[in-house]
Amino acid sequence: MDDGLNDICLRDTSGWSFAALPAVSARDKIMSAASHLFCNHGFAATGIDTILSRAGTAKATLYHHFRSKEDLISAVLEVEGKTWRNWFFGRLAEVDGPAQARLLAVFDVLEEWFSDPGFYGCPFINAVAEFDTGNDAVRRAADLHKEYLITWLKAQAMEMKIADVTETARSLAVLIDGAIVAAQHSRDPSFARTARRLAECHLASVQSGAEDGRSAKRLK
Amino acid sequence: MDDGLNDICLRDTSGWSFAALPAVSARDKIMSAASHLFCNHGFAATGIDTILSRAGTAKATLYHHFRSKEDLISAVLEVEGKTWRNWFFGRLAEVDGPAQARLLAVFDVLEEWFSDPGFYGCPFINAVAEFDTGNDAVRRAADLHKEYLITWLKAQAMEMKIADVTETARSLAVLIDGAIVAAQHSRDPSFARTARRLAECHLASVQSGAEDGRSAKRLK
DNA sequence: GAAAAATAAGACAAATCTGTCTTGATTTTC
DNA sequence: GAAAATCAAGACAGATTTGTCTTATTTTTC
Repeated sequence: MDDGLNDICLRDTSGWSFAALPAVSARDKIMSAASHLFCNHGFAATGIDTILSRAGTAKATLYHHFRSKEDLISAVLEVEGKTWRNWFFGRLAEVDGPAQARLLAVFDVLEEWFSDPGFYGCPFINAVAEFDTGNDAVRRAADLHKEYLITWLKAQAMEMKIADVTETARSLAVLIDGAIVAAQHSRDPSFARTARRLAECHLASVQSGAEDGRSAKRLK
Repeated sequence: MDDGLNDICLRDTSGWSFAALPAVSARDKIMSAASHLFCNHGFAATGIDTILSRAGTAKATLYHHFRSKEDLISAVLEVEGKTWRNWFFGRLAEVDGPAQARLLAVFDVLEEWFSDPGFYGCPFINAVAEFDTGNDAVRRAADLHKEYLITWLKAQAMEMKIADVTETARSLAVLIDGAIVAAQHSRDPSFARTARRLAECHLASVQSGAEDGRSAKRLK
């Protein structure tokens, strides 16, 4: 599943002085600049020349590494997704305790994400919103990203011995998407906590159902 | 609040023959074409010439009615929002019964919306995703739209005598946003029902809490 | 019917877009 | 050290972008 040795660090490089950093390839500079600009100002609105200017590289270099702008967009989405998932699932792996604690911690980690001053929403939600019917590669990338998430959610739900793991995974996915969009629009990270309470409510309900009324109010 | 006499019908006009329809102004044709193209193919990706070609109008006419493309985008968002809210709240007004039934019916109406073959997500979510920091007018339009929704949700919650109406409105807003995004990505309208079950769970929990444990399981 | 507004058609400008190509310098690799 | 890959700088092409302007026709209004 994790196929990456050549991950790229996509942190913001506004300050921009690569003098000290050793051996940052032109390709990496292009990817970093493209990520920042695409995610902050939109894919169609960001021109190749703007990316080159920010990256400080030549145009021929960009077209040496990427066949087209579409190709660059796909590459950026792939790396953005991989970087984000590494961070997200990594943070969740630190949570010890039962699967339920890990599932609820999802929303605490989301709140961390929302609280980043440079938070710009989910690149995949934004990309699908922008291209919709227009770009299949983008949709496929978004589907894949969501599938990784759903798979993880289902695994936790199974560990909790929830009867309908699909229903729980779908519910949590709705809560995650809703929290992301609400936080992006309002710039209020606390929507993660709102979503968390809804998740607690759902998990309590499906657990009490499965355990046949034995201990109806575990969470509260 | 409802200031509109000059609402425009924004239904899809793919077939396109205005011969029979009486007195459709050029402005309306432009608005209709722009709505369809902006919402389906993105705002930046849709050019003025494409809109004119679809509308069958002259360029001078467009710039006679709208100062710029940004101005046209704002006008489209305003009308899209107004049309949608008229439809949405109109459908909900048909629901008789207590406020709780109306709140849950939100998700049935959403499922209707998602089931439209031409469903392209929420124009405001899509627009903010595309422009993010780049366009204040778009953000303000999205904020206003969401405010209308929140106000309605709070009114229903108050009628239910829920203690913390803000918390309930925020929760339902997260569920609505999440359902929209999940349905848009998966093209599966049944995410509305997933969100509905989460809403039922939330309402049951805040109601049983308010009524001091008297009847804990009203909904189920 | 006359004045005023709305519209069509399209030329035009100035900027911007993606992508190609050339030339020469630098870096890496073996 | 030589061969190969990578990169910078930028000219260039061809298409497209938004927006202005002109001229003439149609529609509305009074």
